[in-house]
Order: sequence, then C-alpha cells, then structure tokens
Amino acid sequence: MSFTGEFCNSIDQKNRLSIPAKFRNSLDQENDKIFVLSKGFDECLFLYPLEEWKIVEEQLSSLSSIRDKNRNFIRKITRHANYVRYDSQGRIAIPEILLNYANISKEALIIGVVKKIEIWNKKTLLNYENQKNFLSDEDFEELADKINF
Amino acid sequence: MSFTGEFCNSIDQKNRLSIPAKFRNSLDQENDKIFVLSKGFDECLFLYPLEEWKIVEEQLSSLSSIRDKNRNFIRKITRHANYVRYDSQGRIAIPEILLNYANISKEALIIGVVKKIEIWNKKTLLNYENQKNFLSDEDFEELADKINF
DNA sequence: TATTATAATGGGTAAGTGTGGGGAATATTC
DNA sequence: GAATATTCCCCACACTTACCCATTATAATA
Repeated sequence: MSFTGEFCNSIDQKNRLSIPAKFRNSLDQENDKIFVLSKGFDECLFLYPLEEWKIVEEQLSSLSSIRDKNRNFIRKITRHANYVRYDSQGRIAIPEILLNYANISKEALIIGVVKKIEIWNKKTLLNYENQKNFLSDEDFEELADKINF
Repeated sequence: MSFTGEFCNSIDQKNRLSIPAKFRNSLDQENDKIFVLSKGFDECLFLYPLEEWKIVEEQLSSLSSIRDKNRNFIRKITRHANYVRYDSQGRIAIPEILLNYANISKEALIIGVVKKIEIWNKKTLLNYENQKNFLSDEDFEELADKINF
C-alpha cells in the first residue's frame, strides 16, 4: 500500500471530494474504506489510511503526558482528526473547518506521498515552492544523495 | 534485470508508447508488467521497474515528516510518479503533463541505463550533449577512475 | 525470394471514473 | 411537537481509460 502521483479534483456543493480511484484501490481492505483526515503540518490536509493512522496514534501515546510540550503536540494533532469513509462514488465529505484551514474552495490538489495523502490548494502549494527557504538545490542534492535513484 | 541500448518509438494519438520488447522481456515477473514513470532529473522521464521503485519509496518513507525539508523533498519526488502497466501490445500510456515536461510529442528516444530507463526527446538530448558543461574530460576521467572498465 | 514469426501501430468498444443532484433517514433548532 | 438542516445512499450522465482485435512494419529463416 503506497500512494504516488497527483490529481486535481473538485469540491462540490456538499463539500465532497472524490478520492482518486488509484488511491482507493491501493487501500487495503482492512481499512474498510476509512481514511483519517486531519490538519497537515503545512497549510494542507493529511489523509491517512486508517491502519496508518493507528500507528501514528501509538507513537503519540508513547509520549509522556507529563511534559507540556508533548501534551500540546498530541492535542494539536488529534483534535482535528476525523474518521471519514468514502461513499459508493468514492467521495469523502470534508468538514468546513478543514477546508478553511487549507484555503480550499472549488478545487483540490491531491498528492500521494507514499504512506499518506496530502490535499492542497494549488496556489498555496505554488507559493510554498516559491518561498526562499523552500528546499534549496543544495538541500535537494544532499537528500537525493542519500537515496538510490 | 538490466537495461541497455536505445530505441526510437512513436507516441500515438492516445499518448501511448511501446516499451521495446527487449526491455519488457528483461523485466522480472514479480513486477507484474508494471513500471513507475516519473520526471527525470534532466528534461526527460524516468521509467523504473516496480521493484526498483519500491526501494526508492522505502528510503523516502524512512525520512521523518516532522522536518520541512523532508516533506518538501518527498512531495517533489512522489507527486510525479505514476504506476503504469503495459497493455497486451506492450504499450504504456504517458500522462500529458509528463510529455510536456520532457517536450515529447510524436517520437521518443528510449534509453536503457542499467537499473532504469530514460525517455527523451531526441533533440533535447542532443542539445544537452552540446552544452559546454556537459561532462568535461576531467569529469569523465574522475568518474572512470571509480569504475573497473 | 517466399515464409514465418515477432514487434510496433491504429482504432472500436465496454467498463471505470469523476461529477451533479434527488430523496430518505437522521440529527438539530426553535 | 413542527420546522429546518445535515448526512448518507442512490441513480444518472459525460468523459476517460483499459482491453481487445486488426493491420502494418520489421526481422529471421528456409
């Protein structure tokens, strides 16, 4: 189970978004058509397969709640996590708060990033990429060197 | 499993490209006729055997998503990676975005580079090779020293 | 040269995908 | 309680894609 590629689908009047068939098909049956949708670390949304989310939860629960930092971190991640099951047409409904967070209204860019899926406003991502500190050529080469392309 | 040699095949009206039989035959059965097609580091396309791409994915997923750099790097690589299975005639369909990226329209130069395959516009490659900084004699000798010819 | 096999190309058709919207069931508000 | 909104399931349509059959081109052999 892994996600790659990008798709540009529309949000309809009911705030529904089609999950690309390729992504749905690469979701294992144990997930029971369920994804977990939450705020991303950037100005985007994360969509985890249920099984993958469970791993995140486990890791979170291994952090000690004694520390302020940990409590705040855990809360920040989990409070916006929504279980969503896609309908017979392969669509999920996205809560308005999350659409606003990612500045998505009519169209959404859906990007597979191996273990999970990111949902972006096209322009927002473009702006990110044009920022000065976005991953310089040196950074890119440094990371690329670590990997056998 | 390794790829060598070059072929020049045509792109048809449905954006399909025949994978040379020689390359298809040297693809191990475990790949299930599947390649992964993505943007190359130059103005060309990379075509990985599925098994080879999985290694890349594994390395990518070992990078923590907490770091900005890693997220940007992973996204940059995976968003253009498409799983493509060749049909009973040995053809793959190439998404229009990728054809545009590599400036390919009617004909494509298909080159085996050991672990993967590169797909070029003939003229584009020629221009690369004529550039001043295309691999100087010093560069060549430095690299040649590393290899047992 | 004729014959056969393999490879590359062209195109028709049925199935799959994304999108819009209706309406029943459920929840929410007054 | 009624009135209103929300959620879920279903059907319908346009469009794209994958699959299949046919033809042409290239190479190999007798």
